[in-house]
Amino acid sequence: MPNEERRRMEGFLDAIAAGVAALFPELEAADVRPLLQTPSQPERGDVSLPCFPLAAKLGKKGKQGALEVAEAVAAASLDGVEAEAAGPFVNFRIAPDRLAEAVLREVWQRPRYGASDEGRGKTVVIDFSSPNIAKPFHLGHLRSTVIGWSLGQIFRALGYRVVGVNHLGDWGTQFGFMIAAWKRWQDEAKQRVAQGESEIEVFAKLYARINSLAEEDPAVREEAQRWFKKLEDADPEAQELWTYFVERSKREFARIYELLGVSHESDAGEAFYNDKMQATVERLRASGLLVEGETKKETAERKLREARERLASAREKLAAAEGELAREDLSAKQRKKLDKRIEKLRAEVPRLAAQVEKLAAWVPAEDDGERPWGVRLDDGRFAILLKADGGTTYTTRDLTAAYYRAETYSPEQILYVVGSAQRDHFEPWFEIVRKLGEPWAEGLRHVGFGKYLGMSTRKGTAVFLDEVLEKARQKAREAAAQATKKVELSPEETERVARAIGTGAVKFFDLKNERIKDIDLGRPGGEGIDWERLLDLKGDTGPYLQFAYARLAGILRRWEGPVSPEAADFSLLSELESRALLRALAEFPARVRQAARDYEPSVIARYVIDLAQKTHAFVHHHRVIDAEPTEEQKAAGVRPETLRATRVLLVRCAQKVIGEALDLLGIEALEQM
RNA sequence: GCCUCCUUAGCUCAGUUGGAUAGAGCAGCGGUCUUCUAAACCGCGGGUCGCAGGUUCGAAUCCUGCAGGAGGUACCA
Repeated sequence: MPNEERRRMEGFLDAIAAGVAALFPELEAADVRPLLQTPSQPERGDVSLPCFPLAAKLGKKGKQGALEVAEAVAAASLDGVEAEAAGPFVNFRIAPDRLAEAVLREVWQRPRYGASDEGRGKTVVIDFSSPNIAKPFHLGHLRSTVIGWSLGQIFRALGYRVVGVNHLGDWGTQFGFMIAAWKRWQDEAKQRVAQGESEIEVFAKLYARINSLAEEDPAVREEAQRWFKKLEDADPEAQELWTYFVERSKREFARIYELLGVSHESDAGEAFYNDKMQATVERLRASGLLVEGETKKETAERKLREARERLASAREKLAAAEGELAREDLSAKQRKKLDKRIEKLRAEVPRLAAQVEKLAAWVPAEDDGERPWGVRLDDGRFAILLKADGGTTYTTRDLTAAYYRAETYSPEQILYVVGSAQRDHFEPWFEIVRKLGEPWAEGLRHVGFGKYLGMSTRKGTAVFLDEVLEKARQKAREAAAQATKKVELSPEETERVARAIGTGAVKFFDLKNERIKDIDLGRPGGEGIDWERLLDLKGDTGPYLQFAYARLAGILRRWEGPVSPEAADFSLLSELESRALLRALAEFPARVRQAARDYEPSVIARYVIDLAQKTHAFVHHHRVIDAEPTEEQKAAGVRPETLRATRVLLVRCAQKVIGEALDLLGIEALEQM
């Protein structure tokens, strides 16, 4: 039975569930199985079962019922499992050698312990990284890249076919600006490149420069728009420059992906869909969903009206609050609260007033009568798909890309690993796909993530990836020089390892927390970036994990005997540290599934930290290749070779799982460091 | 104004989807390297789980309200 081989650890849980269910005719194993959990305190045992829900199913009420059920369950006899009632809970303890054997045999036998075939025959498309051409790769892009890659690895492990797509930002008005900038300053730009500055940096500076120029001079903006129009009309010069920007940017991205160990199956960017947009528009038209929206003037007037209403309401509230404050019968607490409220409103009113003024200035004098086309959403919002000038929008392009991906890859899911700020961009067109009745609409997922705080392009505190990786490598080099070393590495190896550690530190920092959370790199009270936090090498970090792996590798290098379950005596793994490590190992497959279900690499990240902690604790407390049996063990006839072979097996299994988990995170495991 | 998300130790964060005495790392203090890598290990201190109600045998977890913070809010991607 291959299934039995595959799920030995889970076999215990199934057996416990079956054993418990067998005590009550009303229950089936499936009623019990989901209730089994890991006890909060390890001393309580390996598996625990709260009896309240069971009691409820059996028609017994309250705590008394739960106590009765717990008593009854504890009396059940299960092979290799001890049961003990603890109030309304039952704790199960698996015989130490059974637990060790089940876990280690499974880890040992399976090519990849965390892998499964539940995704066989299914495809997941993951849109990730997706940087913009002619803009440097900064920390913001790193998140999408690292999270997306990790999700891909996780789905691959579960047997899915994964199609990673780099939806490059290689189309749009930005190219009009780039071309305009190039036409102006190409001599200077070429010179800088000749002097060794990276092309993408030069591009980025040109882009920033032309943009600030356009802020002041509307003519520049029009010039850029003309260039983009030329590009759309296949003007040879515009096309040549576009190709140049795209090619050079791609070359730069390739270098970065190489550095990060990341790749895509497809790099069909925005421009790829240029000739496919019309079909989307036709499809929408045919569906009858496409309706006319407001003219620019109507929109501007509506926004102005809304802003005025907000201003009026804020003023009213302010007046009311001030009136309230004049009353005599207020407690100090109420007064303080009101003061705070008034303070806020006083700040709010001028802000709103300024907004009203700004909006008023934006209202066009004439209504051109041109209307965009779009879809009215369920909540009343309007998603524009065709601009008043006939152009398409980002939404149209994403819709087109989604159809292409659905038709080309027949995916079960399409994931968009894009910042949370764009949520309101994805949800509307997901809804449109549903309205169109496409069966694959349910597989569309926006996998959002928080942003890095404490840096901004405007303030010039934006951080480029190269800079971060270089700093990280430097830090790793310094740490290596200081650390207590017991391995000799050549200068080349030292350098390679320093890079892997630096990259590992940066990636892990990005992956370790829930993806939705923002990452604040600002210093507590001041300006600038807190590098120490990002580049830390101690504690919950990538290097900590890499070190755990390397430490085990070091032990295994020195072992000359066999590594196999046949050489082991599983009853020798009963120490606290061994059992903790075994239990951690047993969790891995479930964690991988959880990570996929929630699209959360952080589940793996936190798991492997826990595993590494238990690994470090084990090797710190117990010798492996020169282990000696205790007096007690000697008396029982335990030979040193057996003890050593047993621990070597445990070490090998721990190393394997740490390695697999690191692979799922996209972090390189190191044999030596 | 409306919508979405966040709030747990001094700091950064977990918390097995409603279970038992809420856990890690950093920072602080004190111990461990003649023994397989001390980038490690062991110990100590540190909590009104933002506030107030509600549901439940049981709430950090679910519901409602409030406060604070982040983001979005019609033709930029």
